[in-house]
Amino acid sequence: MIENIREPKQQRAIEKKEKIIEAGFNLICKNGYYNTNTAEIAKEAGVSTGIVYQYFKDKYDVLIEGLEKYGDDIFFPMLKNTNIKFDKKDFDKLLRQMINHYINNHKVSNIAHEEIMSMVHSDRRIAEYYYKRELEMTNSLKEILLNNNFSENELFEKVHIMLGLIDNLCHEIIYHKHSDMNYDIMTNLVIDNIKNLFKNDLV
Amino acid sequence: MIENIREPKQQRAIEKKEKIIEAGFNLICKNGYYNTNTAEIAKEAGVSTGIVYQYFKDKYDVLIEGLEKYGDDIFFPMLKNTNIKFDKKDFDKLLRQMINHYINNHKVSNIAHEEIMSMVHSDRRIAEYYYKRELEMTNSLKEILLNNNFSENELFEKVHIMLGLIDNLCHEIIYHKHSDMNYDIMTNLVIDNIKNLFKNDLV
Amino acid sequence: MIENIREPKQQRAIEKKEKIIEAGFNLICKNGYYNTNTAEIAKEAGVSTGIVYQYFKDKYDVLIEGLEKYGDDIFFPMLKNTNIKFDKKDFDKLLRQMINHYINNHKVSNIAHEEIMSMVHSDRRIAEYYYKRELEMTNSLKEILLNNNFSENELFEKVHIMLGLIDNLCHEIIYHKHSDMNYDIMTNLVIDNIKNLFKNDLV
Amino acid sequence: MIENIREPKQQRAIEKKEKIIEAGFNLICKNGYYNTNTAEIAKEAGVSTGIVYQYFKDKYDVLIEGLEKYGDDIFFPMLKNTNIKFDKKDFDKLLRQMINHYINNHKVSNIAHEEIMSMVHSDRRIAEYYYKRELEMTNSLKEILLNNNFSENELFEKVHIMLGLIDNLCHEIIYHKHSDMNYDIMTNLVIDNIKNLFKNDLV
DNA sequence: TATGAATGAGTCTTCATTCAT
DNA sequence: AATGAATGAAGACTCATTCAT
Repeated sequence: MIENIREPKQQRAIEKKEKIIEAGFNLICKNGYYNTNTAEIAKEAGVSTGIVYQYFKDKYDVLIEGLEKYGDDIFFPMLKNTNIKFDKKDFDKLLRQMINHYINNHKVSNIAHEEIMSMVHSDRRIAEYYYKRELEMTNSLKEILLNNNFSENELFEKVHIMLGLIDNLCHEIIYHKHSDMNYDIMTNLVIDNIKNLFKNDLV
Repeated sequence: MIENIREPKQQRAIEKKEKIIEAGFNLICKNGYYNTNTAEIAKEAGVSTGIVYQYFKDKYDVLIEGLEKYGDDIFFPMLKNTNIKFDKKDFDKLLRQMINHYINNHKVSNIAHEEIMSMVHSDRRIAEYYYKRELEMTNSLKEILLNNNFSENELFEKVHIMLGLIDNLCHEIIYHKHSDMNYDIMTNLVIDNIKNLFKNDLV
Repeated sequence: MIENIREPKQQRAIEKKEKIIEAGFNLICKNGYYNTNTAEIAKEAGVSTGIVYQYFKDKYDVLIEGLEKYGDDIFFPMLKNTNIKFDKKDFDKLLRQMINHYINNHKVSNIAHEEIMSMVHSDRRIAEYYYKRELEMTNSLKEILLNNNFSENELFEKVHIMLGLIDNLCHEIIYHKHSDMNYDIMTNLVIDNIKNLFKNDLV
Repeated sequence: MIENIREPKQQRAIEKKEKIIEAGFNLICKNGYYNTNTAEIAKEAGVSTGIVYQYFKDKYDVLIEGLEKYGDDIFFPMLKNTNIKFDKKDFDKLLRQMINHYINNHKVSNIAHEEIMSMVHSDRRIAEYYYKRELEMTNSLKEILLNNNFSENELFEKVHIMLGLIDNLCHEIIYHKHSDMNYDIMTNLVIDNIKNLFKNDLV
């Protein structure tokens, strides 16, 4: 068997590959991996079905590349631009920034998260990707906090809880699941709670 | 056309149906809905493929009935036995009970949660089931707290955050994702955080 | 293999067998052989599926026995009571009697005829039955006409055409295919035509 | 969901589609719709099973398209080329032409007629097709006769009887059911009979 | 006799992947 | 590089028939 997956060199070809990734990942996130077929992906990307197999080993590969390209936006939107110093009395503000960043960067439809998460369990490569990134983010946050004189004590656990709280809040806001939920109140409660987590650091 | 979904009357038949639900739901939760075929379900249940279609309309129906039977254990294990009065100074204890209950009742494999969650988005019936139960639990918890003189103020939001914290914690404990996580510390932090949420009620 | 098709002796058993034949043949004629399953037949007959296979070798056998029991009513309703002498000037009347007899004896739904006819080609036993009966009727009619001094000359052909004309007419009347067809006119035309066929015999 | 019924553009593809229709319709007519499976159709057409479903929605669609393509030859072979003027003394000749045309155009096996007719009852689309065409032919014949100064009086009924006579005759000739039938005699009798129907018009 | 639960071969249909052009 | 026609393995589901009770 010849390895005939081409890495496109020309600009037009590169764009074509991008198109396939984008179309494929969007469709998969919207409708699920098994409810998306390659014909649809090709059509949505404006290419022929055959070409998909010149840029990708198989359908699964489209998903993986999509995940690598867009995954951060779905799972770890607060990962970016966190290399910051902040005044402890602005911790509040930082949290609000992270939350807004998370919400604003949710590019892909609301199925994406669980759709991919469900694959984390059945699929080694996706699991690897996911846990690697999750750890990256946890560490990245730990780093920031350490750099700002937070105590290392129980920090891993605290960061994990903090991320869970933010994740939960943002999902609630993004997906509008409960009509009688007041998001301002919830946001304030979450921020207060995170501050409680780090009450020893914030004096 | 004959209505050929039989509701089994005899004991042996009932057991057979249970077997199919159990086998089917387990396989689906372990490997995913689309990676489980009816032949496997039948084999695992120790029956022929045909019989599956005498007790269930289709493969999807096996999932739904499995969800109805085992769903609470996966999603809402703390829902049961919550009709309790407690002393406010025992709130702590109550929370620990809920957490233990959650963890102990996780009967099905660890893929179940996300696998099903991924379907919540693409599938109306599963979504209905999920949101109905989620709301039930939130209300059930609100009720308990109100009965124990907690304030109605921002209660919906607080309960939601609280459930998110517990959910997150339990998943962490159940699935052992992070080897260097100290679960006792994390549990304590979560409980402290929940108490912070209700600090006005607990005086 | 033991030949275990039972010929029922007891009255209740005989009635049960009749019920199955009737139910089966009705359903098959109404919906077609392949759109009728044994479960439906059993249900319609008010028996269990298992019992069908004690009285019949297979589903096909139900059809055959139904055909033998009811086939004449569908295909050759004028076959009965034709052992008559008639005055040639009453030929007209005889024809009208045959036509009425045909129409009145059409017990089974209007799919029966073609449904069975379509099987005549693919199925030896049904074909045998059909052609045997058709010949019987043709000969029976020939006999009657010969007994009433019709000439043997071209008689076979004439009888065949005559039967075709009656068949066509009766189908038209029974199935109401064409709303703007005047059946009295058509009947008169057909009778006139048959008389034309035998104009030499009727002087 | 992608609309995946392709209307083939390329010559080769068109031929392939024709092949499938032909193979499918032949097999269905020979063995019956329910005794013909898609694998057989594909094999007979020299293609894979998959391709069938790129050109046809389902197995039934193959039948419908076959019917539309070959149906006229089976049911209404005299429909073609009837736009003629004739001398009343050549009515005889016209009838013989129609009969010959009918017989010569019977392309498909002798099961076709009843096989399809049996579906007319259970299937709306096929029934629609059949009755539409039957009416077309009746009207077409009426038109011809009116154009040749036949009286409108009882014309619909007469044409119907006439077509029945021809249909009956041709079936007899085509399918050789009765070995001792003299077809020349029968043909002459039928023609004489039709002329009797229109005796007032032919003076 | 009678029941109806159980079997499993058979069928339609889909779709990831390959291939001729 | 690109197309889209073609492949064929795999899966959901049906149903005639058998079997345990």
